[in-house]
Amino acid sequence: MGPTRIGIRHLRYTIAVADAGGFRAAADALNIAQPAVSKTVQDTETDLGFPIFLRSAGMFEITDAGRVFLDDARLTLAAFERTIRASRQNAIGARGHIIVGYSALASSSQISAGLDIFHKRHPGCQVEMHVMSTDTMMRNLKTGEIDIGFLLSHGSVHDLEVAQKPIWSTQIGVVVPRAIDTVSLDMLRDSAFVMGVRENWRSYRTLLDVAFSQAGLSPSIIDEAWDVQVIFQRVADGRGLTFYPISAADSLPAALKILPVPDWSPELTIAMAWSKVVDTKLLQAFRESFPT
Amino acid sequence: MGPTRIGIRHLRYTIAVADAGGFRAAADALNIAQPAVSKTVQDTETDLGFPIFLRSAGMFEITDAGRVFLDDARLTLAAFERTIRASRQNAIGARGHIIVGYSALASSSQISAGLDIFHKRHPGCQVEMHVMSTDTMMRNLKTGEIDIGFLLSHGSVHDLEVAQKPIWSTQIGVVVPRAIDTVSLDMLRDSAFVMGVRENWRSYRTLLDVAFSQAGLSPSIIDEAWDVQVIFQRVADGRGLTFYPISAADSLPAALKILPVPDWSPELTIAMAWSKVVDTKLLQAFRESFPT
DNA sequence: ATCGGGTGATCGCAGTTCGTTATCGGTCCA
DNA sequence: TGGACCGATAACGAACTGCGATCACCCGAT
Repeated sequence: MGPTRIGIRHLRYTIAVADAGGFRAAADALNIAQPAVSKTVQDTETDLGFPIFLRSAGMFEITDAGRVFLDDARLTLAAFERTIRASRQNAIGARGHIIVGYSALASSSQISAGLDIFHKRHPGCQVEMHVMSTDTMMRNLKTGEIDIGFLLSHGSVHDLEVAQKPIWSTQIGVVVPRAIDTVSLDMLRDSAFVMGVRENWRSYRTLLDVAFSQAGLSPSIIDEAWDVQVIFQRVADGRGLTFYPISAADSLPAALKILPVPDWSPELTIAMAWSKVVDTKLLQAFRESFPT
Repeated sequence: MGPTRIGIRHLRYTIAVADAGGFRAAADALNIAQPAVSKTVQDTETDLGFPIFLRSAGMFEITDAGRVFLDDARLTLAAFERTIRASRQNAIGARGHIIVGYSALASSSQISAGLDIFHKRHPGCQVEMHVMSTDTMMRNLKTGEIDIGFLLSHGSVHDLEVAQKPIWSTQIGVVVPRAIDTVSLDMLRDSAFVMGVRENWRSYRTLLDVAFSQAGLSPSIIDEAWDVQVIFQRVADGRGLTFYPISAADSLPAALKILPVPDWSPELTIAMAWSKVVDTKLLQAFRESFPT
């Protein structure tokens, strides 16, 4: 069995097919023509010696062997891209590179304090921060696309391959235009709300659903948005109010403030998450920079 | 900064240049012409945005940034090659793949017992075994080319990034043709010996040197060979005797036997070694299959 | 039954990449 | 001052990788 003619491109395309759930869809996602994808995946399968996808009649499937290969390939591709990216950002030779995902809900002074501690201990190390939803974070932790995640700790967010450690808890408050000085549970009943769409804010929305029903609330949601910036913009425009963890008050735009609601104080816990499968000394040091 | 045009080839060539200590030497090692190497490394440097090698006047050097990149690149390349290799060997979809390096001196029933335990616990996992010298093993552990090593534990074999755990100790004996029944310290003074070359058997030879001088021996070495098979062949041919750990008696060819030397019993310890930097659950499970 | 709309595979062709040989300019050492 | 070494460059052929056009197939809706 000679040396492989497989390259990074083969991994990338094959993964894209698996993710997109089809060759044509993968080609679209990759912005190339479909035959190129077909050809590359065929070459990969020939080289490996077994089919990765079953594409007879109707829907297509991933073989067992293919699934194993894809798991490895994802990790490899992530490692590769990180190698390039870390070096490009950092032509001066810093040691180490960590990619962190965090929920918009998790921005807070605790995070920057931990980053400060870590930077003092490892001055040369690059830390790359990316905002993403809790669900995306779990997926990316498993594929190695991110090393550490700060996410909303929630019963529905658990995975055997991912370890979690709670970092802090905070109360949820109401985000209102700066002019407003007080809120009450009764006010909330009559108010309109702007919220993140469930696709992107699943855990948070689920958590709020529970908190609402416990208080006997069923707030009317008049607007949903994908990004937190858009939500805040709508609130500033007077379209409605929204809920946000009080610990993230610093990241509010100047036109808004956050108020606790008397007699209603749902809690939210932010946890640090990391893969149990891939771990390094550097990541360990990073985690230890964040006290529980 | 657009998407990289760097591929696995770029990593491979760049690493080869660093390892070979020059472009021409790398080209030879890769079995391609030198300009191809020059071009590829240049492309890599352009893409990354900084020089990896300094090749002005006379000797060439690796830049600091280049060293960082190379460290990452080695790990990435190892991950890539493992992904391909593991899938190729195993078209039926076993889960997991471990690459083990072991010294020829370490072949013994302890190793196979541990492998048996591990295979029972992880039936689907491929374990790939490669013979290599202790020094090579240390290098390969750091680059991720092997996951676990069984090596000759020796004071000169230590590295901050590599953890070690002694697995067993054994006495060193003399390998002789099957016809011989007894040996003595005096016999050794007058005998000729066949040994492994120091390049490949550095730790073992160092250990023997000490044991010789303690017994007041200075055996005449009439022949040196690279591989243990060749050494044994020479012994079987009657060229001379050699020393070998008694625990590895099973791996002797039928024409030879191993005898302890009365009043001279140097010990040798085999340790399991692994990288502290890259670790996984599977490797942990593997290690735990080998009792101390 | 047959016609669109979907899948992925195949074919032939172009641009790019990759490797080759030949050659150049440089340093080092005899 | 040659000669042996190094790495960079140039020109060219082969291979790779992309493209559009097309094919064969399955499906569901006329």
